[in-house]
Amino acid sequence: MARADLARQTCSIARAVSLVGDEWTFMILREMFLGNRKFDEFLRHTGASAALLSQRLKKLEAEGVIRREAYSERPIRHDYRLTAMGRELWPAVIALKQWGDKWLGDGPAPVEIVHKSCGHVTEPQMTCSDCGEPMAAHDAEPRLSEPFDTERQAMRKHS
Amino acid sequence: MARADLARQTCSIARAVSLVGDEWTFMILREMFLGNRKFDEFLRHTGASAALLSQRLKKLEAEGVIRREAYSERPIRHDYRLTAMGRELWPAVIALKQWGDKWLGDGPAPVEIVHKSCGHVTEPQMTCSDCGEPMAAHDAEPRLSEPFDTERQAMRKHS
DNA sequence: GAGGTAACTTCAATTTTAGAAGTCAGTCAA
DNA sequence: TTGACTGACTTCTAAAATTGAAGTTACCTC
Repeated sequence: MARADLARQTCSIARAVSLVGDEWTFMILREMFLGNRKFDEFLRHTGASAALLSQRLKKLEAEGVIRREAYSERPIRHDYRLTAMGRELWPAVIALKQWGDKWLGDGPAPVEIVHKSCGHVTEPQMTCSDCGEPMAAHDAEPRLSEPFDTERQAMRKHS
Repeated sequence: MARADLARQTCSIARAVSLVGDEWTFMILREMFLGNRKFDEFLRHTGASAALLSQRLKKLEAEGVIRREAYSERPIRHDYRLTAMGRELWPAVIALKQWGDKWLGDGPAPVEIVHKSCGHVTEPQMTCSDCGEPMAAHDAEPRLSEPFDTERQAMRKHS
């Protein structure tokens, strides 16, 4: 199966991943959440090549994750901003940051997050929307919907 | 900059992404969080080729995200399990699932999460570790540590 | 009018991936 | 006791994606 086919799967993780699940896209999102918007800022800070950056930005724009906007006429100049859809990737990016800080870091975290409304440095965590308790993998039981489960059962090597 | 160089950056997102930030790795993690452990299960359910799967599993094992274990002697058979490090990727995977369900889904979510300790179906959410309120991108202000900020300033196109 | 900047595009060389096929040790069924 | 099967891979080659450098366009400043 080609990478591109992930977008056609029922699974929402597969679809999400086919849009934003690659190295450079995460780097771009990181920059955007740090407040950067310009092509050259991405170029400098992510280390991606211009060709790659251009391609990824086009894809993200086409999918509605970011928006390309003129921030100056004469000379005409464009930058990129997150749409509502894009902004909601924040939890995914933060989750990776936390994980990286904990398991791959070799010193203090290079970036801290301040929760604006309460004013404190925070370590965002996943909590249950029902009881409010922090959640981890062992607290979670996935339940496949019947049609999805059937679809998965049907997947065979020689389909 | 080559993709592999991401692992050498100071940024913990870059490091995390260089380990797990690709399409197939997320698909493998999805399967593991669904409880699957065997090579052939991954093969069938993710749609990745055997060669790619083999390579990714080796990498994840080398980095300590998963562990390869014999579940049968005679015939000798191995499976793959998440380590503590791997299990803690759950928030990242769940964040992508939620995002996919919301923005890319075209029906009810194919997988629901039940919070074992409270027994309810839950939509895990990111909350502030200090005040406990749900957080989103606009509530967060990133603060770069001084050395990291300096390092970033120094990044130039023709370095 | 020389040089600079922002945002790209183009291109050849290299690297990675896909898909099919093959391997190998051991098991099971007749 | 042979032949089919299973699980967990590896090998191979064509096709696709990426890198790094250089070039482009439109404007602006000195």
